Amino acid sequence: MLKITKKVEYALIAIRHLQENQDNLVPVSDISASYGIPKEILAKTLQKLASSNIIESYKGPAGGYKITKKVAKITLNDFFEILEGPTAIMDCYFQDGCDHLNSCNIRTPINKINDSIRNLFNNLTLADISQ
Amino acid sequence: MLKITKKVEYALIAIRHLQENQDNLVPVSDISASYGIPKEILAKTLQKLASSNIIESYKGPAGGYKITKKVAKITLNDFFEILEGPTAIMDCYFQDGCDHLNSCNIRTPINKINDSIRNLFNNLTLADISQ
DNA sequence: ATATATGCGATAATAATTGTCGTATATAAT
DNA sequence: ATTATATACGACAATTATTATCGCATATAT
Repeated sequence: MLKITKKVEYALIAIRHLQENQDNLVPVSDISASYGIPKEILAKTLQKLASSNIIESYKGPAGGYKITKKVAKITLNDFFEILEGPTAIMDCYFQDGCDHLNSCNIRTPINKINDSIRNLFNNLTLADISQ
Repeated sequence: MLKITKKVEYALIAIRHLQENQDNLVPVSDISASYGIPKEILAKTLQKLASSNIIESYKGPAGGYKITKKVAKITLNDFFEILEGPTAIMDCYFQDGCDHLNSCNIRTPINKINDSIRNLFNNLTLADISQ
């Protein structure tokens, strides 16, 4: 439990790679080959990051991805939520419709813990991944 | 991602219930009925907590579980690790044998983040669940 | 034109989680 | 002694989430 997904892992590796190659356009195939990441899944992940303007994409030969200037200011929480939706150790933090809600006796402490985790991720940026 | 499991959720609910009923022996069926938790899965979870001396078990009619005095001093991290093994957002924090290790470019920052999460859970105890 | 690259949806394969079943053992009460 | 109630424990089934693959479309540099 409490694991990050491969999708996020791959995305973090890619972000760091792009940060180290800011002067070049890097195609997906370069990154997937360098780190042994399945190409298609990485491609789709980077597409999502591009549509969120965290990276820029250029099509065609000699195309690829590059990071945007704002990338260093993106918090890990924002990054995670772009790829995986709301950060929550239990779904009831965001979602309603839990059958047990009326009898649930741990909602308040769970929410506090969740606040702490979100706070942790809100105080780290993608720049911290490159250190 | 970053979810706690139902097993842990059920265990936390049970611990809080037992804390609120410290004077009685509470059978599994009481807890499972009160919160709509499948009995067998809760039973096995409480057995694990009993074998770790976090709660005490008494067999036979009028038997059941009660918390031990040390329960308030058990950290959430210990609790999680009893039920789910090592707390780590990526397996490579504890395990070796990652194919990508030689080329991995995010190991250091991931480990720092993991330290932070473990630190968070090491500074909360089961007593904090009852507040 | 062609080769190379991203964009996107559908679906398959795998793994992890969650839940169920059966049986054994202990013990209080009758 | 017998019965009813409770924990102990292993094997297995069902469900869900994650991970990976496939096919086709679009853009563009050469």
